[in-house]
Amino acid sequence: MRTRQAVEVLATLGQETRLDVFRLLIQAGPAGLPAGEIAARLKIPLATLSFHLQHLKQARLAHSKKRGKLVIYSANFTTVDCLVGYLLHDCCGRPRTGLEVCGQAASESKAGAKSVSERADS
Amino acid sequence: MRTRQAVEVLATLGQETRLDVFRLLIQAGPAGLPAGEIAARLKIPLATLSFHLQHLKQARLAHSKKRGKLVIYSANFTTVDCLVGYLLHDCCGRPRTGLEVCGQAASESKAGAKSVSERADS
DNA sequence: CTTACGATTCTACAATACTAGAACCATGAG
DNA sequence: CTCATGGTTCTAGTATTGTAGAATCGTAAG
Repeated sequence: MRTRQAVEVLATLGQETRLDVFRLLIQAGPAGLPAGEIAARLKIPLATLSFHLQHLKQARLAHSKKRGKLVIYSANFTTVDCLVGYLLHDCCGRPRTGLEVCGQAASESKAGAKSVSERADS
Repeated sequence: MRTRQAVEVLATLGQETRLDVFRLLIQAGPAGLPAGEIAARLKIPLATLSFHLQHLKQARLAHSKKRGKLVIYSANFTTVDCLVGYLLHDCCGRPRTGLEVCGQAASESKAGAKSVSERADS
């Protein structure tokens, strides 16, 4: 994960309503939740929720699929793993353990490895 | 770390200038850097930098000490560890590994343990 | 004491983000 | 086709945040 994307993900989660939504989606697991259900549980207007859901999608923290007339949202855990990887290694120089689960799923999968930290810029 | 604090830390790092400052402080290590030096390296006005440094301090991501007429800032790595812990465990339900380095240093050290995840709220 | 310099605070402006009602668009049921 | 329902987009108002010049404060040297 590059710094630019990390900023986006951090800013997205650095907002109370959005973090609430995200946590709810995490709790819901892979099955996800329809938008209306999220709005009901968190007691926020659908319009407001929709605004935040687009944000979460943009940051690849959530994705949606349609089922009938419902739009089911689910959390993208991989992006959090990538963010954690960025925070520990690229940003802060901690050695990688090899247990990281990031990689392709939430990156643009351009050039492959790029082993250790030192400039994970722009 | 509680959700409230996590939001603050996430929002603080979710701003390009501030993340740049923080990364520079991390690179500088425990010795830290005087404010003027940071401003010079990042090419931002001192007033703007000061604004962001107060933010970083408020979120416990940095702290300052005076040496003569200089104010030396250094990064607080522990807070990042706590944030990572929150993201993985409290927020997202991953099992704790026992390798976490969070704990007292960057928390208000109120009541002690509170072992596993499940509601790390407000 | 006076001056120089590093840093913070004051202030104001610009930009961005959050909220939510209202209008609108899809989909499935009748 | 028409209607009801779930969701998004439009729109606008409010609040918050980021930027940076100018004024100010604090420390150390002359």
